[in-house]
Amino acid sequence: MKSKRKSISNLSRDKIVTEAIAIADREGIPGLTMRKLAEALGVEAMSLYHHIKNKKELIIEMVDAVVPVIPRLESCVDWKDALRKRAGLMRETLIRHPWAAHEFVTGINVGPNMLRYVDTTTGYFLTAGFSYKLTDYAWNVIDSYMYGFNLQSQNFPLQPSEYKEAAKQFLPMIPKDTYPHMHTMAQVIIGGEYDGIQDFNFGIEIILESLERLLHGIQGETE
Amino acid sequence: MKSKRKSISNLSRDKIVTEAIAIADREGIPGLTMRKLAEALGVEAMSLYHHIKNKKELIIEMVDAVVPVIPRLESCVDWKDALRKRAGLMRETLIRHPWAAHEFVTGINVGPNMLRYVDTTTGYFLTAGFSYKLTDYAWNVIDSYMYGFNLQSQNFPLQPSEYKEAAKQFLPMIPKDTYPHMHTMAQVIIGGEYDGIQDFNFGIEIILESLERLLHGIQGETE
DNA sequence: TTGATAGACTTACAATGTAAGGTTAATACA
DNA sequence: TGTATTAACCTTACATTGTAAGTCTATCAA
Repeated sequence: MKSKRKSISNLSRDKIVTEAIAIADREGIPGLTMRKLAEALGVEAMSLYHHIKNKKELIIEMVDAVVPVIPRLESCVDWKDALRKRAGLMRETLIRHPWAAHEFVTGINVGPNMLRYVDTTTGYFLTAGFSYKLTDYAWNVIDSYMYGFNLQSQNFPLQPSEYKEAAKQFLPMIPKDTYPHMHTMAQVIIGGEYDGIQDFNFGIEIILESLERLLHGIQGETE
Repeated sequence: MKSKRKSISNLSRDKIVTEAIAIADREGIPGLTMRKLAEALGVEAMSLYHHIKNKKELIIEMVDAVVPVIPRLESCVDWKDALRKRAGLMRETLIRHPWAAHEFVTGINVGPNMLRYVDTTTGYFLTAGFSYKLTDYAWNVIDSYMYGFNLQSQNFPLQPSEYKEAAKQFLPMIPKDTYPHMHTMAQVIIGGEYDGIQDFNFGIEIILESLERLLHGIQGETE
C-alpha cells in the first residue's frame, strides 16, 4: 500500500517519549494509544516496539521525563522555603501534565530523575536536622497531600468561575434538613461570602508549620 | 446453546453492585469486566444493561456503596477525635476496597451516602467553630492527604516485612556520591535503626495539630 | 384472547495492546 | 567487491474489552 520502504522517521526512545507526553497532555493516558502515537511519529504502531518494551514501560519513561528538577539545599536557604519551592515546581508539573499525578502515586518510579528528586528532597529534611524516620514521614505527608490535592482538583468538573452558578443550581438538591451544613455552605458561596476556591498552598503551609514545631521539639505528641 | 429460557437469576441493581464490588476488591477495576460480572451472577453480559446504564455508572454506584458511615458530632465529643475516627473508618474502607481511593479522587460522587459523609464532615468543623472557608480548606487538606497516602501505600510493591531485604538489594544501585541521602537512608533501614514503615496517623495528627492552632488564632500566618 | 412489557439472550462491531513474522537497507567482514 | 547479519520498520492477526442493535419469552393487564 503505502510501503515507504523504510521511512526516514528515524525513531528513537527520546522522540517516542516526547511525543507520547505531548499526546497524553492533550488527551490523557487513555487517549494515548500506540496507533495514535505511531501516526504522530509518521510510523506504524508496531515499529514503536523496537524501541520500547510495551506501553507500561513507555509510561514509566514518560513519568521520569517530567519529574521536576529541584535544586540542592544551599546553606543560606531555609528548608521550608526549599520545600515551598519544590511544591510549586511539582504543582506546575502536575498541571502541565494532567496524567502525571496518577502515575506518580500509582506506579513506582526509579528513573534517574526521580531518584535525584527524592534524594534532594530527603536532603532538605536531613540537613534541617530531622531524624531519618521523621524525614521519611514528613516527606511522605507532603507528597501524599500534593498528589491527593492535584488529583482531586484536576478531576473536579467545574471551573472556579462556575462555582457560584453551580451552587445556585444544586441548592434545591441539597435540602436543608437532610444536609444542613452543605446547604448553608452552598448559600455562603452563592452569597459571595466565600468563593469556594481551594488553595494548594494552604495545605503546604499547614503541614510545614507542624513539621517545624516537631523539629524544634515543641509538643512532641506524635513522637 | 444454553438457552435457559429466562434464568431465574432475578437480577437487580443492588445485586449487581454488590457482586461488582466483590470482584473489584479481588481483581481491581480493570479486572471487573462486564462479562465476568455477568457470569458471577449467572447471566449474560448484556443483561446487566437493563439495570445499569453502563460501566461508568456502575462504578459510581459502587463508590457510593462503600462510603463509610460516620456519626454526627455529639456535643460531648472533641472535633479532633471525631476526625480521627473518620480517618480510621475511611482508611478501613480504602484498605478493604483497594480500587476505591482512585475512584474517590478521580470521580465526582453525589450519591446519598457521599453527600451525608461530606455533610457530616463539614459539620465537624463548623460546630468546632471554623469559618466556612476554613472548613472547606481543612476538609480538603485532610482528604487530599488521606487519598494520597492510601494511593501511594496501596501501590507500593513491597510488604513492610520486605523493606530491609529490599534495601540491602538496592543499596548498590544507589551510589553514595550520586544519591548521598538515599544511600544513608537505605543503610539506616538495613541497620534496623528505622524500619521504614509509614504510619497513616502521623499525617493526620500533623494536620489536626495545625488546624487546632489555626482555630485558636495562634500565629495565623496562613490567614 | 390479545398485546404490551420487562428481563433476559444473541450477534456483532469498533477499539485496544501486542504476538509473530516479513521486508529492506545499512553495516560488518571476507 | 560480495555476502551475511542486523536494526528498524511494516503487515497481519488475535484476544479482550464495552456496548449497540435486535430477538425471544414469560408475565400481566385489558
